[in-house]
Amino acid sequence: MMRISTKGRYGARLMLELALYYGKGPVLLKDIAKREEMSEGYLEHLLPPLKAAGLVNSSRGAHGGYTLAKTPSEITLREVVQALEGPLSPAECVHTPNVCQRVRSCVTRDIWKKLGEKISQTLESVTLKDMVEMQKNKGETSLIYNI
Amino acid sequence: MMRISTKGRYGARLMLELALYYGKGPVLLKDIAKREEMSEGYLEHLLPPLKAAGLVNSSRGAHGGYTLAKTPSEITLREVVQALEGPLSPAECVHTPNVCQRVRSCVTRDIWKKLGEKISQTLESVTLKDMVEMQKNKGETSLIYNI
DNA sequence: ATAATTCCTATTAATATGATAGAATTAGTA
DNA sequence: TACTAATTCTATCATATTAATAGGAATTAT
Repeated sequence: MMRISTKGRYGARLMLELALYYGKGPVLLKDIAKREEMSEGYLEHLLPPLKAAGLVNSSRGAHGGYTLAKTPSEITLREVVQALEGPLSPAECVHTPNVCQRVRSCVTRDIWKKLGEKISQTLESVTLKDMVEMQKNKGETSLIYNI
Repeated sequence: MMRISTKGRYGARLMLELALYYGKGPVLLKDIAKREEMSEGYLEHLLPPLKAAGLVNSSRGAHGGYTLAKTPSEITLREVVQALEGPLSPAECVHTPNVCQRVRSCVTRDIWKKLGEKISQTLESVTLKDMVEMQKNKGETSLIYNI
């Protein structure tokens, strides 16, 4: 149904949390899970791909936890989503042409390809730093609303 | 995995076929299935939603078949995909806010919403007429290649 | 009547998604 | 050294979605 799965969605929130605590030492998965109301066990599965993509560092043992591997302004949402969801193209034939014989003559494939590029661009234009700022603005306006 | 399912993808090809034969009387599902190498039985399931969306007309019985309900230039790819896949937003919380309590404060939701709008715009900008023209250009260039 | 076609409903198979559990490993600290 | 807090690894399961198949009912032109 053209959805980003919970992998990508939870992953984005996980990375935002890490960005919010950037520079303050390792963050516990347990705490992120609690604050964001996500299953800790499920979040666990997201870390290996994020580490493999060079977005997250981890330290084990007591006082361990997770930290961003780069500054928030250096990490785009595209990297995060792609690390977790794989290629962003909306049809397999776009990134794996040999799944279909019709590739050369297929008009719809050309369109799916363009669409995938748009999606990529859109996600690429958002960094974790942007998201942190959005979060801070939200905090303020939601205070105003609450008066 | 952020894919358009076969519903939407097959549906796009089905509609392109109908556009290619626009004005030449009803087209048989059997023929479309054969030309496009798609399961006729599966295609059958795509017609009810396309009819409900006012994109396709059908006539039953001998010499029946399917025709576009509007001219190819009046039908956008967004209409087709949306009729088959439902809302194009990449997360459910975008179009059904009450699935999540965090909606008001959620930064990622704002981003998914923007992304969904981009996807919609991109698909909206392509009509069946455009696709027919793309197809014709393909035919020519592929002839050249084949010499 | 008959043949050709859409239409409808049920069922199944395959795949992807989401979640849980438990043991193994690592590192700090008393 | 022993203890504790944390990540890491692997296996498993439940559920939902997607894709496909099948059979028959209804409709229409000839």
